[in-house]
Amino acid sequence: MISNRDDLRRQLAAAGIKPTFQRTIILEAVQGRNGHPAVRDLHQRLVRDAPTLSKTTLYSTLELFARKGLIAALYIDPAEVRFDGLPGPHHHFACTACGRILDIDIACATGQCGRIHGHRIDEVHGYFKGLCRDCLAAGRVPRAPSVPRHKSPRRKSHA
Amino acid sequence: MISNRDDLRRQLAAAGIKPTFQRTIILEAVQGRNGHPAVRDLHQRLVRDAPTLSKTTLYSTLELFARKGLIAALYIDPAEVRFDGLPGPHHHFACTACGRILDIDIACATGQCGRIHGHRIDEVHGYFKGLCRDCLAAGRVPRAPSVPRHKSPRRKSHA
DNA sequence: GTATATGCAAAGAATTTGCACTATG
DNA sequence: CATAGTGCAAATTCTTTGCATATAC
Repeated sequence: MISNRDDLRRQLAAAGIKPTFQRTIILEAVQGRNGHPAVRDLHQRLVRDAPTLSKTTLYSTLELFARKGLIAALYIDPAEVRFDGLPGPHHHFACTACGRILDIDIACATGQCGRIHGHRIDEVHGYFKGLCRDCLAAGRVPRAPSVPRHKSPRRKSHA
Repeated sequence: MISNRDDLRRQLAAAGIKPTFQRTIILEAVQGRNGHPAVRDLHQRLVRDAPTLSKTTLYSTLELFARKGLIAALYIDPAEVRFDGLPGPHHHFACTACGRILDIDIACATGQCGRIHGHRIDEVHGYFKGLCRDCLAAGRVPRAPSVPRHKSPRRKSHA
């Protein structure tokens, strides 16, 4: 909580982004170590501070942040995009019992090299699935059997 | 093409799945090395053999196959689930220019261990993003800037 | 004042669900 | 006939798009 709003506004300005009130609190929410929120989560959390905040603004702002490298979008949960305040390259762990997505402070060495089989590597994405420490201890079991599903998109999307 | 329909039916039976005509041709299509098809691709391709084949059947069948371990679902493309005939654990490469998803015959050593930070690892997922060899040679550039998007889902989905 | 940001409402699309029909033994 | 598989149609909901309004420099 030391990093106040002014700090965030500075971050935005440094990225060439006009630091509006909405953008400031959105960045704050994604960077705050509150897991890896989806748009739905962010909206629920932020309407308290900004009652008129729309999902449209959330979508466009988060896309902007991702494009500028301030945050990263995670496609681990097939049901919705999750966002990551990313300090640097790292992996993730998705618990099939509690549904949380945790940061894993390792980066696969394999991906470090800039080229594999002749392909130029720009991004490395890695995540694990299983039961987190807490759920193991509590004896919880996976909810949905590890059978993936997706959601419904649009036309663009190619990333 | 050597592995005929009887072979596929045997695979299905071995997995405890009743080998209907639809299931047979669906498995054939996913295993056939035609990239990593989405439901849309499979439907377009298979209606030629089975004009009444519905997307509903595709969805339920693919989920069944994934649950039984015959195939794997890939969530790399935020716009739609892709399916993989999977021979074993491997990574993937998504080209941001041509949109193809290629198999990468490596498996991150980090993920092999059954436990990380106390979490039990059941699945390891890794993929790279960049420009594939062909697109590099052809001088093609990324389509959408590496800004992710998703699609629209349902309520379940937790895997 | 002009460009940019925000937001409401409506559209778009992958995926799911309900139910009726068909096939199999 | 009873069980399981298939498919049409309707529903669901994330994400996008089109303006209209509000804000910022």
